[in-house]
Amino acid sequence: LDTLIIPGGRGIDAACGDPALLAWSRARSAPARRVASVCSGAFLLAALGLLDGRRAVTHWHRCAEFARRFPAVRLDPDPIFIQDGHIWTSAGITAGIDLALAFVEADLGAPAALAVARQLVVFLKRPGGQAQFSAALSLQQRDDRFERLHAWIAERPAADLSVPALAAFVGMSERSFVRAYRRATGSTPAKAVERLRVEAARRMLEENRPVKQTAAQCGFGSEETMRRAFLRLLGSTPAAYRERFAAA
DNA sequence: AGCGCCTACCGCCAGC
DNA sequence: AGGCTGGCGGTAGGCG
Repeated sequence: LDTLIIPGGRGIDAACGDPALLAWSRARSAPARRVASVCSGAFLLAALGLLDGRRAVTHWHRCAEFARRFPAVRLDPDPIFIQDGHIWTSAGITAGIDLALAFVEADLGAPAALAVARQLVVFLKRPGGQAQFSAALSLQQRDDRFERLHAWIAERPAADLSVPALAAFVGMSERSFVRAYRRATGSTPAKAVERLRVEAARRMLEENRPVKQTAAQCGFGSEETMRRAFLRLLGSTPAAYRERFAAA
């Protein structure tokens, strides 16, 4: 077995109390080159004792409970994912994508990971994320000049994120900003803003929030505008995306 | 279902 | 010269 991945979700608590499943997981994890969890899947790894003394992360919603139940684990609630030796843990569901990209990078190299990230229309290094998994991304952005800008955008997707506004934020003229941004990221400002807005909207829809509210809070002028952006980037409508990925 | 208008993008060029 | 900057305007494409 190469990589054992424990997913999280509703059944995780039952799984942690299932002796047969625990035994199976323990047996499978022993020879694995890599053991990983997504979201609350970290609870099962912790129940097996695999995380004792290691740094780990889980879904923010259950961090407090996790810390109480597993004091031997060095829980860090902040990062998108953490690697400690051959054990990897990741935060909420979409962090699993970041985790998978990290596997691709570890096995096949940064260029391959970047290519996959582009194909999936996600940032290889998620803006605002922790610095520790930056290895991959020295490629996506040769300089960290626009990192603060990305964090700023991600935090307020509903704000005025026009090119003049972005240029003002970084203190450059529009023309120079567009040119520098393109050189540094390979994307254009408006396209990047759209991607970040779609990413924010995806997270909200995964939490089962209404489409209308999501559109408004993520900076889309109307539901129709968000719908078009989703079709462009994801090939799916917001309602369909929510239907497929929202928690029950 | 279609379209007018606005914005983003980028080539061009003049200045530093 | 050679590079970088930033204003201007044409075009394409997306928003409403």
